Amino acid sequence: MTAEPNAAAASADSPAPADFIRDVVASHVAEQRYPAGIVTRFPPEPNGYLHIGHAKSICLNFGIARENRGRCNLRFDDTNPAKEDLEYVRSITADVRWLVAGWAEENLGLKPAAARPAALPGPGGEADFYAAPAPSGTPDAEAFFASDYFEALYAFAERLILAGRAYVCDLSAAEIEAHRGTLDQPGRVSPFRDRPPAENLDLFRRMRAGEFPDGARTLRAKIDMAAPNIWLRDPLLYRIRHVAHHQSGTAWCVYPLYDYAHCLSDYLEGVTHSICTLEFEVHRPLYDWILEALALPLALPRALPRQYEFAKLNLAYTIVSKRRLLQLVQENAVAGWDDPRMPTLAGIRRRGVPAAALRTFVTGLGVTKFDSLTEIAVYENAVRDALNAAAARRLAVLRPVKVVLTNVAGDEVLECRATDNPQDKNPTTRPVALTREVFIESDDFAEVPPPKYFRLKPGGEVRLKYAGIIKLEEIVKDAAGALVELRCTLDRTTRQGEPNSDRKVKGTIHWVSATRCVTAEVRLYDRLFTVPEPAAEPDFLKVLNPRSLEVVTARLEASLATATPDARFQFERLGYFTADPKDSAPDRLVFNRTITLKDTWAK
RNA sequence: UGCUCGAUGGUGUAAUGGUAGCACAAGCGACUCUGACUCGCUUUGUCUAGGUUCGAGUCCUAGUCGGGCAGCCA
Repeated sequence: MTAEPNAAAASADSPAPADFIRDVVASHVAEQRYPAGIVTRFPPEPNGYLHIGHAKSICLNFGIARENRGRCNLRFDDTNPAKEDLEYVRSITADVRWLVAGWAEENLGLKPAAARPAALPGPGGEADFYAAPAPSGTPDAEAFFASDYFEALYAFAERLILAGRAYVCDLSAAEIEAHRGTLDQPGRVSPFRDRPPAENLDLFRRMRAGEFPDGARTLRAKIDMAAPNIWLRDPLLYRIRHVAHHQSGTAWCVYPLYDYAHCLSDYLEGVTHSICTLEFEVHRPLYDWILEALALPLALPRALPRQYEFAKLNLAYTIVSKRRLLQLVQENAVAGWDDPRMPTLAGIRRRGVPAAALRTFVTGLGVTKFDSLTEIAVYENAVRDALNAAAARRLAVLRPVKVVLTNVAGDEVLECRATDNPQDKNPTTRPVALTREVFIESDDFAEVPPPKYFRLKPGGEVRLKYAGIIKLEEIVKDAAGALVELRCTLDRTTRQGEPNSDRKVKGTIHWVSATRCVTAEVRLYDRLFTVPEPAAEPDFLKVLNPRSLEVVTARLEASLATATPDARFQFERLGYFTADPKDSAPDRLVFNRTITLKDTWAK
């Protein structure tokens, strides 16, 4: 294959990958199959928060739009008001904008506020429709909604009835199930299957008018009750639901089902490539059937959308299922959808993971039809990699042990220069104060050290980073044998700028002045589950990690007192941390641990 | 027992009939004022059996194993 001529590979994210779907798009571009451009869509149902699995879909759909200078519509697939909620519309919108910001926001397809699809009369006077996107930069543009299309969808349904391709069925839910047959047994036709179109039309109009109770009748496609593909056995198109909708209010009491609404929503928006996950593979013939049965397009030459399926993300030690995530929230296993332990985009964001890290992670995975399980290490590597380059280094002690430098006076302040980020070409520095009393990490001291222990031990030396080398002279304990403090001497000739400053010692540890520091609550997060495949468990709530959250009171260098949630830090030798956007305040600092540093010694 | 999709190192993927490559993981080493980062080296792979071909991970046939599908959910 030759170079891609117009790929937007210039911008600084991960390079545009190749996969079987992008190959199809590329060939369509080459043959100019879609003169109006490439249009994809991301179609969440607002019945839960977006999670890391959705990130894969978002990056695929927006990535394809971006690489082809096309558009990816954000569309709420809101055809089941009973399960949906405005709060989810709000959170999903925010999450998509966050993931796409600075990367593909120009390809985000929105519609003008409150817009409905425009009616386009066909040659025979039939109504066709088109849902135009808002020009980029439209101030109050908003997401598309399938509920915007209820009127258009209804008009198409009447056409289907008139064409003898759909009928009103009076069978109950149980009867329909009984008539459907099984995987290896054909179904039986409904006694209402051959109702004349005029009667169907009358009944369907009365369904809409609210004359019948929930479940009394349905509109069904007339396809083939003996089809080996169950989704072709006269699938339901409309059901009666006397329930208010978060967008359309009480205007409707008949609501379209997914298979009917989705393909037509794609069509109305001019979507060219409708990309979904593997479980919809068997629905594709129905997707195509509906578009074909309506003989679309009626007005304006328009290429029909086509559906393509890929394998969704499965990540080890995590749950990627809105239903199960909702369960975690409802049963208070976590502190909400945006709990930093949750694999939701809101939780991941709050935990401190940059959007770019998520994007590199999911695009690096590739797109296939193979049902795989991705190791968590791949995700963690992407997070560390992004943070290593971006995060300012700071000194912080999570579990403090007091050290007294016996040869430093009580009122003495030795200023040290600490490097903000050694990864920078021209790293900046900041002052940190060394005083007589400091805290070190309890892990960095061992009275009885294991083999190859490089940290502080009886009679041993260690470097306090940026400050100088200290030697442990005395271990002070209380009457009960508990450690009170470590008494050390500072070798002043090893301070920065002093002649022995590059003297080698095996260990360098972090520290914080006991008198010039701030106290903070630090939340140490670990994986939420103890097994690689919690979803495969009979009860996934039984394999929750009891130690997924540990809260410590830490001491931080004074400069962290003004940290805001948009800043990412590396607490040296510990990991990456960020101020919690909900709970941290100047007078009560709260930090989240995004991820630890890799620790090859711990093994 | 129906239909449908899939199978490449430990994991995720690339190779579009022509040298099985990349990333992560793992192991060893170097460097180190972060046991991090970085760098070097190493281990490990085309599900099976036939066939087509000068040549097969790729094409064909059969098998094996795995996923998905029987909501008035999406």
